[in-house]
Order: sequence, then structure tokens, then C-alpha cells
Amino acid sequence: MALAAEILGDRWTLLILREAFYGVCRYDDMREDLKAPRSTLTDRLNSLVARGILEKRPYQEAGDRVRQAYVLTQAGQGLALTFLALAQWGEAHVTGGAAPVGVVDRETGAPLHVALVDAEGAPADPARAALRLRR
Amino acid sequence: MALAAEILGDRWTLLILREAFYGVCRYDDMREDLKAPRSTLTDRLNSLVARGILEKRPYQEAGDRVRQAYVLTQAGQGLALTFLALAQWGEAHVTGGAAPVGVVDRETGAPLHVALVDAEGAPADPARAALRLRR
DNA sequence: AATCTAAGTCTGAATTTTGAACTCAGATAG
DNA sequence: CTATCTGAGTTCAAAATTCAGACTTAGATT
Repeated sequence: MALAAEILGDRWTLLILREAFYGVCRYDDMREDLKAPRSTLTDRLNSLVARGILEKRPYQEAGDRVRQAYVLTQAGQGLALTFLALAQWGEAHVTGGAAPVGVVDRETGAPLHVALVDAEGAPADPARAALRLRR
Repeated sequence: MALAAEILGDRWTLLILREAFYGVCRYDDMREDLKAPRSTLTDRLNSLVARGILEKRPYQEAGDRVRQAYVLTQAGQGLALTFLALAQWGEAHVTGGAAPVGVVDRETGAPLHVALVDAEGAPADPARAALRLRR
């Protein structure tokens, strides 16, 4: 987890990834949303690409020149659960219970949540969880 | 989630919280484990206390003077799922699948994992999840 | 030929982080 | 009682990072 901390332990990186999860993928759009300094944004995007979390994909809209899109890789998508858990936490503990957002199924709109489950999918109490070395 | 990013978006804060989850609660123990500069560690611990994530609790061991312990508050405990999800991600994507650690039930040792579930507890695909404003 | 725009690079000033040394208060040793 | 030790900080100057804002570049448009 030390490496995960190294990757995510940065104010802008977390926010950039949130943008990516929202589907924002262009440099200037992110810059506008986040109001991050250009040099810092460039730097963070490059590290995320170097780490294999984002991918720089050239694309071309009709009658326009080639642009760069930053999109989540498979590994980047894998962070979704972490972000959802974080959003859920913010909802419960930071905004004081008056939840402005919730996690839902994007098609049916049914409420979803992140939970700890055992091998059979039965819910488990997070307080019982421990990190163990595997053999 | 912007606030969550503000709180966690920091290299040391993430590592400090990991220590707290492992049960390390004394300043000097953390300093030794993390090799963080004293001033930075002091600063981060204070912000975490100010945010209500850690609590500074005086305690006294027999024949010793009073010490300070930094322990997770209820809100801090709430971050467990986020951390477990992050550990699970690191396991799957950073360490290249050769997982050194896993999440288990601390009493039975049964493997656990973080998952997205619907209202009935049935598993859902994280790719289907979206953040929505609540009415 | 001049202008526009997305996506940068460059620059010097402001802020944050760092390591090392110093402080302070209570416990314990001599 | 005086000296010493230790946990938990402060303080300080040097080094690294971040910032805002100006400049650059390569295609597309006027």
C-alpha cells in the first residue's frame, strides 16, 4: 500500500482521477474544472500515464486536428471501488450525513454501496477486517 | 469528495492513517516507521485531529508518565473500507498480481473482499456505478 | 498572411518540506 | 537534590515543490 500512497498521495492526483471518473479527459477541461496550474497538471498527468493509470490517446473530431485524450486504463478503472468507498465515507462523515450524492446503478438508478463481503458474498463488518500476509 | 481529497491528498496523511489502522498510535513509533520529519508529522497529526479523524487520548502506563495516543475516531474507522479497497487495488494492479497481503477476518482468518453491492446485498459491477445527486 | 486554439514549456517568486539541533516536563538513577 | 533519560514536540535555514502568468508550437480557420 506504500506504493498506492505514493501514487495517490497528492492533492491534484486525487482530483484529476475524479475528473477522469466523471469522464473529463481533456487537458484544458480539467484545467478549467480544477483550476490547477498548467505545469502541475502536466506533471501529474504524465506520472499517471507513466504509472499505467491513465492512457494518452490521440483522437480526432471531424474537421479538427488531432487531440490528446487522457482516459483510464484497466488499472485506472480498478480504482473505482476505492473512489466509491471514499465518496461514501465523505457522504457519511464529512458532509455530516446530509448526503448530496450517492452511488447508483447508471442504468437502473438503483442505489448501490460499497461493502465488505466474505467469499460467499455475505456482508462482513469492516471492524473485523485485517491485512494478512498470504502464503 | 473534494473535501475528502483535501484531507487525504497528502503523502504522509495516507501513510499515517495506515499506521493508525495497523494500531500504531504513538508519535515516536510512527516517526520511526515512516521516517517522516518531526515537524511534518506533528502538523499532519494535528490536522487529522482537527478534522475529527484521529483523537488524541492521554494514557498512562504503570510507573510511567502520561503519554499521548493517537487513535482513530468513529469517522476515522469509517475510512477502513476505503483503505481496504485501496489495498485490494494495489494488490491487483500495482504489485502485478503477486499479492503479498490480503484482507481476512481477523478472527476466523476467512478471506474477505470489498465489493459493490445493491440494496439486497447482491454483487454489482463497479463499471455500472455512477455518482448521482440525491433528491 | 493573420488569427485562433489545445496543449504544452518557461520563469521567477511564494510556499512547503526537510533534517538537524534545540526545548520541555515528568520519571528515574545516583 | 542534581543529573540524566525519553516522548513529544519547536525552531531554523536550506532544498524542493508549487504557483501564476507569459511565452511557444502546430494545425485549422478567416
